[in-house]
Amino acid sequence: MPQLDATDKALLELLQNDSKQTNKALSLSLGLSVTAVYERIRKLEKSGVIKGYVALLDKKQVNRNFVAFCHIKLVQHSQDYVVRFEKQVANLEEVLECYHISGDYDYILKVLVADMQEFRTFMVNKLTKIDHIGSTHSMFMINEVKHSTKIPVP
Amino acid sequence: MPQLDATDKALLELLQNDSKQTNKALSLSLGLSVTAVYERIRKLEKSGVIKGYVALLDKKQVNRNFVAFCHIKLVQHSQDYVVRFEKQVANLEEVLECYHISGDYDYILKVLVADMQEFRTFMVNKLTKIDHIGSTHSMFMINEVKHSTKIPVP
DNA sequence: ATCAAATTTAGAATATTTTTCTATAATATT
DNA sequence: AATATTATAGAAAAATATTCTAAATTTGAT
Repeated sequence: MPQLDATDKALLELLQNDSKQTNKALSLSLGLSVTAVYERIRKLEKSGVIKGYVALLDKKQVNRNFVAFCHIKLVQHSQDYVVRFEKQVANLEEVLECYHISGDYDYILKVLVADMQEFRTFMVNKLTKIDHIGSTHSMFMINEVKHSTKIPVP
Repeated sequence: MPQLDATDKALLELLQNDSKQTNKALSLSLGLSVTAVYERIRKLEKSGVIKGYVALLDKKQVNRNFVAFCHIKLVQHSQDYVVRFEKQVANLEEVLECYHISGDYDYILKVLVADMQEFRTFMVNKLTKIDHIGSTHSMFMINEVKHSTKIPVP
């Protein structure tokens, strides 16, 4: 694990806000030369601190504005069952996030589709076709208050 | 709302996977000229389909690997209370996502901190300091099965 | 504290990429 | 079918990323 100094942290914050800034712009923000910025970024990429760069889309504009949170309980919790379940869930493109969690349910999923009809189709044809699911409980997004990909760097 | 053809959709998928690809690389993938790719991207940016470009970090490497999901119920639901609550929550950097949802609770939050100690500090000093919170219920991530920012384009 | 090694930085040179420009081709409109 | 609009390609120009060299700074050991 690499040691991040204050400049690295500032740089990570800038790149998490906008990764399309030029190194010159970054160098001005940070008070460094272009090469210094370039080398720092390279290091952060190589060490895996920066996982990658992506474009973020507007859900509404691509007609995927229906968000559901599905809680799932498995019928059994043997290694095999868990591994198989997780693989199958990860393969569903509608499932953007899946976490194994503590509490009454085993998993929480964030599912993205166009509307309730599509969600129904997803449940019937995809999710509940997965083996070893005991029970599910879904909640639906009424409004998105905040959605950020920006991890605060300590 | 702009009409997206198959090429736009393919382009959006490519850019959601890796926004650092050059236009030449994209043009090869799509079988177009560099200029055609350039103009399409410009259009997608201007119309707001592409909201922006960001660097994605590795939670573990920046010591923010503790994820909590907090369900929150408000004591009242008047316009004023809701607006104030949402503003205050959105200002907390530990809260990466916040959704108003259907069901037993009003909101679900995704909170990112270093560890349980920090989570406790967050709850005591920040979250529960927010007005009008009735009750909360937290679940903790045991394992991240999937976490993608990629919206499937229909 | 002092020295040597390693790392970081800056500025210039080079390579690559983005952006603009012009002309042509495809698509839509009447 | 004729015209206007939009999309595309290729070349030229501008901007940017990357490499290189050398100087400066930091680090670690003595």
